[in-house]
Amino acid sequence: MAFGKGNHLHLIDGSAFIFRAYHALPPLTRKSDGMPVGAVAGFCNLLWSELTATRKETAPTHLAVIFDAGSITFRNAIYDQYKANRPELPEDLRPQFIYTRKATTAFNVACIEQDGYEADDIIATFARRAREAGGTVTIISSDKDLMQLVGDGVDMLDPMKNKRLGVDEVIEKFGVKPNRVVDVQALAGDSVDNVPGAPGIGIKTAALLIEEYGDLETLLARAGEIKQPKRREALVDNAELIRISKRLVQLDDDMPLDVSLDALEVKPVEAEPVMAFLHEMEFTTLTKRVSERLKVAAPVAAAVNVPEAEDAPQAEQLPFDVAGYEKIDTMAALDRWIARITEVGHVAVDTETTSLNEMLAELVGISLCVDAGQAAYIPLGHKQGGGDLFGSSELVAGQLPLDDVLAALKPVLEDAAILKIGQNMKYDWKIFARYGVEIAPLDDTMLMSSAMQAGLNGHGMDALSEKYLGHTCIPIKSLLGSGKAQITFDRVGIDDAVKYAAEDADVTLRLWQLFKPQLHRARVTTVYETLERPLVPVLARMEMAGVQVDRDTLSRMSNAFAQKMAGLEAEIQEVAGVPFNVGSPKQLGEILFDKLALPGGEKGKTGAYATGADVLEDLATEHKLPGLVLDWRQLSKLKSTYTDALQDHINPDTGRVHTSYSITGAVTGRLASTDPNLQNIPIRSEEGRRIREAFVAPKGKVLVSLDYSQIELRILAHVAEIPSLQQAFKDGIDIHALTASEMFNVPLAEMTSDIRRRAKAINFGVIYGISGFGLARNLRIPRAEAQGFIDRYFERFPGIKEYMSDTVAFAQKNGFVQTLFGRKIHTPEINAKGPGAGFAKRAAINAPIQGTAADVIRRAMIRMPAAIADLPAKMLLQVHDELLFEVEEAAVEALIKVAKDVMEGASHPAVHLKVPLTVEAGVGATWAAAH
DNA sequence: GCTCTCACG
DNA sequence: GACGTACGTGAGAGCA
Repeated sequence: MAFGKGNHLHLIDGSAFIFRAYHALPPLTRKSDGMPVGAVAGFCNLLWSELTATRKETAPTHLAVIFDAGSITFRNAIYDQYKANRPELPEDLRPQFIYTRKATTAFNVACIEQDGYEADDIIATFARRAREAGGTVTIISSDKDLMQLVGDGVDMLDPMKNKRLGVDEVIEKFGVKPNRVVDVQALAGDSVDNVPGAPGIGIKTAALLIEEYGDLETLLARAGEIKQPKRREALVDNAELIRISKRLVQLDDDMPLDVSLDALEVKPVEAEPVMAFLHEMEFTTLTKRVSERLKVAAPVAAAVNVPEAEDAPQAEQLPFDVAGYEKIDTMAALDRWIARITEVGHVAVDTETTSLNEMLAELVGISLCVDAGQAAYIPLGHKQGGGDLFGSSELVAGQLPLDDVLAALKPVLEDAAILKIGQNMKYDWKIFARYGVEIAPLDDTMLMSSAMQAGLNGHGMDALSEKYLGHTCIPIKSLLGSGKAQITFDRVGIDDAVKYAAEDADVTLRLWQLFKPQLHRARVTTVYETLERPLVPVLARMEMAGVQVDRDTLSRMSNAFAQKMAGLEAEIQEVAGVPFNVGSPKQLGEILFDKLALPGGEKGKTGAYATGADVLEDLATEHKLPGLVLDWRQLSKLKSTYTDALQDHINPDTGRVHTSYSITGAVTGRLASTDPNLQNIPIRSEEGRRIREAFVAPKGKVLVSLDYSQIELRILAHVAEIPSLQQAFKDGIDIHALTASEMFNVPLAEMTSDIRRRAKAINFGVIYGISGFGLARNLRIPRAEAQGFIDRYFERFPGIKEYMSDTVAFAQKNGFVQTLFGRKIHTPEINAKGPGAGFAKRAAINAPIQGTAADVIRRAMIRMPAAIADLPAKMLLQVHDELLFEVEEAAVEALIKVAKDVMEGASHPAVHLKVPLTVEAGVGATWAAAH
């Protein structure tokens, strides 16, 4: 029988059900594998109570659950900022969406969604059709956006309050009848959905205006008549925006929808599928309830297999066997592999090259793995030699031509439908990029491990293989040897190379299979997907860009340092009375404390005297020698580490210095820079700072440095909830002076630099997990005095102490701490006895602050390439709270504006800090000048 | 390969 | 009551 008069249609707003269920319930997980199921459970309960509700007068004859298919709809084409403010989905919610669909089907209810349209549009369309056919409609939702549909046979039902919403309730809410609701919404806008509306006009005013003028178009046409100047301007100036807003809130009740009303007829719940689903979800209570109602036996709960440790389960292992490894030396074999990769949709990839330096390395071979235990190696650049000192430049016969293989693999490596899996993918990404291939999309087992296990273990492949697969990888040294006799991979015999390289791909694939489901369980999917993985191409491009370093400047400095050092050395020998190696702390200690018998010599664990800068500074008042050594040391450091070593890092092809950033180098989430380290180029001393003059921009370009001001202290003010510090940051007040003023009761106007310096030391101390001893040493004051400062600080800012003890307690309970963005840093030593616990406590206090700052700049970096794509500018370096750009002179201002916005807004929309983040800009021909 | 020292945030 | 402490890194030089 066709839908018509006497029929009653119930439309359930599925997405609203899900969110409601998610927020109403604790984060339940499925016992057997830890999959989050809280929202699914709540959804099923809501759905079940709808199905069994006893509202006789409105019992449905037809029923459907309507879902949102995705986040992009036709409204995004009308207004690209639509719903742009939406916070990111909780990571344990997204994977549950699919199960809410399955649940709906299992309960034998029609499950409807359509790409490009919101659930609300589908509801509007069904409602209109049902009315036209002569039936009535109840929308199960309390969403105000659906209220425009109410009236004339359509009503709403708030499922939580079990309250009917009719025309009267809509008028109560919007001040107008349902048919004018969209006009009011268009004027008032909606901050949640980011519908602009008219500024300064809310629902009340909007309703008043619509009441007076009848409808929106009339109102806009006669806006000039409005007496209140502000309202008049708001409407006149924003007429177009208001019209756009109306198109955003107006539901489409005539969208293409090829499901007939008849298909929605209520069907009895069938026991078998629903019991199977509930059993699969392991919902014991609901299973029981449903089985009782349907008068069927509940399935017996199978013994669930709970893994031992949430974070480190052991996978069932297939043995490693070289018999499963294949050499690819024909195009036919390669084509077979490509077919298999395309069929499965993912592949583990690894490259073998001649060097660890990606900018110099040449491709020697590629390994692939699709199914655990079966991997292949494509030798491409193996050469004769080994025994021969020089080897031969001739390729070993039987290898496929590099160009042919790359041409065949490029479509696979760049195919959006094929996931490329690697261990430390940034390396392989750069290698392939140099051969014209840009890998995407990708997964990286090293980054997965880091997201889950930061602070617990390393993330190198050999360590991961041992830990998770119980398999010891073939050591690379067994192929290359070590020391002087070390060879490069292109000199390794192909048979050995196959075993080694194929194993790498095999291990990587197995790790990926193991890690993928664990990410969810450890609640770090969002961290991995938004803070780790997207960094790979961003950093790869920065590293490949490099920074121009002027060799002559460095070389001149080296010479000057060498001369000065020679002079100092002679003077030191003379003062010491004996010749000795100034660079040897051991010899220096013996001279200072034995020969010259200076006071305070302390021997460390190894029995050597400590001769660090702090010790020598204290001794400088006693004798001439320590001061001279300090001067010599400074020059020696500058020369060896910077002016000499940097020259060796200038790439002969590009003339630039290409560092390598380690994404997993620091447990807190900071990057680390190696080969060379460009994150510790001198700046604090005047002499050292000049080294930055060697970092230059090419002709016609300049360097722009953008750095976050006091980012860690701002984050501290936010997380520890210190209102006075938050306000100070909002007002742009000197934060150290303010701290000093609060602590020592000195008015800001009378602040001295010494008092401010002490407050600054305390502020930093807090970030590091302050101790009386540490502060005393830093400020060179008695320990009791330092402790007094700290006590007073905690008195003035009680939130800080609370933050510190809460953080330590959290770490002790959970074994990790978290950043505001959810990054986990494990603290395995936190419950240890002895001094280790002290270290762990301070690290636990520091990690959320340092880590959150690291997350913020990561987010900025990830968004930066798209933001500056139209500018002649490149992001070159990151130094923890600073980004360095190279930009054409004409575009400096444009770059600063865009990049500054990205950096200052980097926490949004995931986190809304209670303090502003501010970024300071510097421009110059050299890095020194850009500061 | 380990230790010390020192450069940075 | 002593222990030993500011947090996070990487690199060069000396020394065994």
